[in-house]
Parts: sequence; structure tokens; C-alpha cells
Amino acid sequence: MSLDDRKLEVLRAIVEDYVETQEPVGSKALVERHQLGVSPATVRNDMAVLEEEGYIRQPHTSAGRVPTDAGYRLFVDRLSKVKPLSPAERRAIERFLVGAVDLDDVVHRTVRLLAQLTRQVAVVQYPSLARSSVRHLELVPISTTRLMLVMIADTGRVEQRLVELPGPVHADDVTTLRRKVNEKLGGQRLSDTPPLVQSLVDDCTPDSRNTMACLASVLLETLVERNEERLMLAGTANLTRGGVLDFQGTLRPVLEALEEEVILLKLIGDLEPSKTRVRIGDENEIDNLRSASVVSTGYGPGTTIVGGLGVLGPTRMDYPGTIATVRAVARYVGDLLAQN
Amino acid sequence: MSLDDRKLEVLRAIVEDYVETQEPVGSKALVERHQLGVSPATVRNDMAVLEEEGYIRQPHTSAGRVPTDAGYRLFVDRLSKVKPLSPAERRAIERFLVGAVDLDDVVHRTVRLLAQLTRQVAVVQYPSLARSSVRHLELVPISTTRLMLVMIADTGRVEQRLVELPGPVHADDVTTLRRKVNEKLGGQRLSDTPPLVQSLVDDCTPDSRNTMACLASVLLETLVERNEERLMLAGTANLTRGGVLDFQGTLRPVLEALEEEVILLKLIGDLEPSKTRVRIGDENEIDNLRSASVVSTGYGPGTTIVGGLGVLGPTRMDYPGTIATVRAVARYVGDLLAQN
DNA sequence: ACTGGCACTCTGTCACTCGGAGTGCCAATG
DNA sequence: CATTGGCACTCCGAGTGACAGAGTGCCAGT
Repeated sequence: MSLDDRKLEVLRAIVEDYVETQEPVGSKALVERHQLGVSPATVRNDMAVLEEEGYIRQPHTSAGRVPTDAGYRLFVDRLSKVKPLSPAERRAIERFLVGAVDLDDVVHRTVRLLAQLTRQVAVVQYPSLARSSVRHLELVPISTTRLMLVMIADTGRVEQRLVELPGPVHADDVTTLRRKVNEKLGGQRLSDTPPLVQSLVDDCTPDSRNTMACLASVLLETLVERNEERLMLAGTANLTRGGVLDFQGTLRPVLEALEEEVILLKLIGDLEPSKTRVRIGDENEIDNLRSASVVSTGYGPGTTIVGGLGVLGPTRMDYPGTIATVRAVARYVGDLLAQN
Repeated sequence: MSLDDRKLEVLRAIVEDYVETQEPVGSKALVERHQLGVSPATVRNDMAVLEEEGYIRQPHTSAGRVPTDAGYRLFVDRLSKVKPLSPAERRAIERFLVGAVDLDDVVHRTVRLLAQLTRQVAVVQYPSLARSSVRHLELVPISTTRLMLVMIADTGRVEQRLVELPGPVHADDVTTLRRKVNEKLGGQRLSDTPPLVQSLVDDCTPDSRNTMACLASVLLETLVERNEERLMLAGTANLTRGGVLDFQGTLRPVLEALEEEVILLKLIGDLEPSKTRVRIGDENEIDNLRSASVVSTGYGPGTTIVGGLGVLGPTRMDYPGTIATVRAVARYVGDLLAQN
């Protein structure tokens, strides 16, 4: 038997009530709070079907029903209506983001804003180097045999590395190096640079070859290999809302997962453009987060995506609201980046 | 009545047992586990005195005793013997810290190491700009009216800011600016720079004055005003060890405090050289941390101090071990910085 | 000054009860 | 055939009382 409209309506009511009250919801309370136009007994029959299909379950016999992960999934996919942001929220976002002075500041403000609005844990990835282009490469002599390599990406990210040279170089040589490197790599996407770096070495005169080879290896490291994705976290304290009820008793595994940057990157680093992704409970590949849900999306100037952001909370979360907020914040941040 | 040696010995035993077992300790268990050479009744009398003096207390009538903050304080000040690190720990520290490629990496490794060794929350402050000197200032033309200012400090820290110029400048002018700025500010402590920056503007020829004034204001911001202290956190999950017993039931306030960088800076930003500071429970000025203890110290190359680091945990913590670890890590990091 | 003994207090737990909420099923109804 | 009212059943959670165990305070004795 398939699910008719009323059964879906019942599921929606259950999800909404449970999210709000955090308590199993029974048939009687349901018909009272929502105008379903049927009796509790009917609702009970519907509930039995929904349970059979795996969308809800009872914590114990003769308790109310609670949505399962599958139930939330159905809710998110088919039942939830987009919840528009309140003007107050829009204003909050704008007010929060204007006045950021540099990229660090943008990320910092964004992550706090997101945590505050959703009242959950927020994660924001710095613009990924892999998706950026080289704006400028600077070589700063530190001593005669040491250079500081500073890479400035078009997203505003700045990376630096120390280069140990095989022998002393003159200031003029540094200037030449700088020019060559910028001519070759300036404006290129970082992911396209490896062959170019190689050609830099190949095109060198023998006497400067050693130096260039040295620089090249650090360049490769900085541009590609290391490929260090950074991210920022905020709102951990929000995990404690709802007491020990969410996250089946202990925050331990969740806190542990949040400390692993690799894990976080996997969570928010999804690539599909302008799509918001929702992972509910068991859908998470990371065991520690089986009791959590993640809402994430990409952001970037215009339609390109340079990084991800998202929030993490209990499976029992306000999905429509969270999704709307995450989307809105991502769009605002994208606009902000586009202005640079 | 004052505290004779045996009473102090009893206090030490109580602290040690309680830290280990996390349970109120009674007179009988005490004489069994420690060779005190007296009967439980005697110990009870001593306990009564200790309680009167405020060093221990009973959670309820006829339960064992638990140290108070004052008790821990006395223990730390007078009773605890320095606990030398195990060779394994020493090796762990060395292994963990070698191979760091840049400052970010050093801080990152340090904070994780500290969290792992002490099994508590670790905080490491980046080398403070206020205590650093300027190694080099770089000006990178982004467009004709925009410069990227990159400051490299002797501690390895790099800061960058965008400078909007009043009008277009030629590349040669940038070179001149760069030379002037570095001549004046290179090698100076950041805290000494403000008058120098002012003199830079004063010494300018009228035609380049506008540009220089613009640059100067950003310089001041970068060098002094903004004075952004950064820090890194790790080991939050360790808060959940010991269940809900520590931190009187909820992690909430602690997690909240850990999100406030200002608060963390206050905690670990103590200036006295080569002194390890221990704040126990109520000694913390921040209300949210009344149920926590903080062990912190400064670090830096040689005897100068460029930043702070420390750990935060329940008042019931292994003070001797923690203090030893924090000190050792600080020294290793200092050595590492000195090598640069 | 220390010790043994004793009465007292308080906790934590176990078993038990009981009301309430919620369900499943069934027969009746439109 | 879907819906409904009724009823018996289950289970949770709160409350109660009894009880063992641990620990204390105090006092008299050494």
C-alpha cells in the first residue's frame, strides 16, 4: 500500500511537533494541534502504516511516535515548504557581514553568524586553493640563501612558505625570478599550474637552474600538493541545547568528529553547484555522526564555487529553517567575495 | 590551630585519591591506600580540622571528603612534587614537533600534542605581534590603485592587508615606497613603530604624501591597532571524560567560554617569564569557568616570551603531571622557534 | 595524643504500586 | 471501504518504603 496524502500530512505533523517539543507525539495530541479533520483512531491507523514503512517508530510500546531518519528524509524531500527568512534575519546577515576587512574576517564573521542564526554548530571552509587562481606571487629575500614565497590568490587567500636556496642569490636575480614566475603562473588556476612550473625549470639557463628547481619544488608544494584546506568552526556550545537527549546521551563522538578537519571537509566539501545538501543521521558516512544531521552548500562569487559551508545539529532539527538560512548566508558571502 | 605535617599529608592523600577515583574519599579507604601509620579515627579528626579550615568539604553528611578549591591550591603550592616526564613522553614531544614546515604547522602540532598528552583542552596563542619585530614589509601591486601589504614578523607570522590608494601609482613608486618603509621599520619591534610611521609621512615629498598617508594608516592598523591575537584550540572532546560529573552537570558554560577568543587570551596571556600559572576554580575571573582549572605559561625563543599556551580541565585534575607537561611543551616550542 | 566502639545520618538501590498516556484491535457505521 | 468509538492492554515515570553500606562525630579509655 502506498502513502496517500493524509498519511503524508500525518508524517509532516509528527515531524513538526517532534522537532518542536522533543517528545514522542501521540495520535490524540496530533489531531488537537493540527486540523486534520479525522479522529485519533484514523490517525493511529495511518501511523501503523507509516511505522510499517519505516518512517516513524515508537521508542517503546505505547509511547508516541518519533520520526526515523527515513522519515526526516521524506519530510525534507517532499513535505517541507521553503521557509522564507524573516526581514530581521536578512538584516542580521547584512549587518553582520558588511565591515569585514579581509578574508579571515569574512570567514570569521560568517561562521559566527551561521552558528547564531541556526543555533547549531557552523562550519565554513576557506576558499579552496584548488579552485582559486594565482593573483600574484611575491618573493621576499629573508637572507642571501632564503626566500619567503608569498602567494596571493584571487579569492584573497594568502599562503607563504620559506624557500631554502642551494646558494646565495643577488637581489637582481630575485627580481628576475619574480618576473618569470608571475608571467608564467599569474592568473592561472592553481590546479593547472604543475606543468607550467615544470616548464619554468626547463626554460631556465643552466646557471640559474638550481635555484629555480628549488623554488619550483616549493611552488608545487604550496600550489598543489599541500593543498591545505582550512576551515573554521563556531557554535559548539549549541550542541548542549536540548540537554543530553540529542546525540543519544554523549557529545563525545560528535566533539571528536568536529576536531578532525578531514572529516569536516568531507562533510561540507560537496561540489554540486547551488545545491544544498542534507545528510540525515545514518546517511553520514562517519560513524561518530550517525546521530547528527548536516546541512551544507557551496559558496563563491557568481556561480562558481570556491568553498563549502554548513551546519551540524541533531537529526531532530528545523530543516526548512536551517536550509533557508544556510542558503541565504552562502549567497551573501558569495556576493561579498564577488565585490573583491 | 595550625596544620601539622600529618594533616598536610592527609590533605595530599585526599587530593591524590580523589583525582584518581573521582569519588569522595573516606577515612578508612585513606589509611588503607596510604601508609599513614595511624587509625581511621585519627584521620577523621584531622579531616574535621581540614574541613574547618576550608580545605576539604563533604558533599553531604556522612559522605567522604572532597578537596575544595582552596585545598587544591594548597596542594599545588606546597604539597605536590614535580613529576618528571617519562622518556616516552619526551620522545612523543620531539617526534611530534619536528617536521613542522611553517608557523601555522608549529602551532597546530603543538596544540594537538598538548591536548593529547594532558588529555585536556589545549590552547596555544600564536606568537603575539606586539612582541615581535618586523622582518620585512612587502608591497604587491594588485591594480593601479590597490596594494597588498604583507608584513612578515621575525616569529614567522605573516599578516596581509589591502591598501586602497587615493590615485594610481607607478610600479617605480611602489619600489620606492617599499624601500622607504623597510628602511624605517625593518627590525623594529611592532610596539615601537607608531612614531616611526608618522615620521615616514612627515618626511615625504608633497606629491607622494597622499599615497604615503594612506599606506601609513593601514600600516598602523596592521602593526598596532588591530593587533589581532590569534589562537588555536584542541581537545574539546576531552571535556566529556569523567562524564557529567566534572563541571557540575553541564559543559554549556565551558564550551561557551572556549568560543570567546578574548576570554581564552586572558587565560593564557599571562606575561611573567618562565612562570607557570595555575588558576583553580573560583580563582578564574570568568564566571563560566568557576568549575574549571587552567594551567598556563609563556613560550618563546630563549628567555623572551612571544605567546602563551596552556590547558583547561576540571578542578579535579592531575596538577603535577599537567604542570610538567605544559612546561615541557612550552620549552620545546621555544627551542623550535629559536632555530628560525 | 591517639584509638576503638557506637550511634547516627545520608545515599543509592531495589521492589512495588499506581496513574496516565498511548496503542492495537474489533465491531459498528455511513 | 474508509472511518470511528470503545475497550483492553502495555509500558513509562513518579512516588514510596525498606534496607544495606559507607562514613561520620563523639566519647571514654589507654
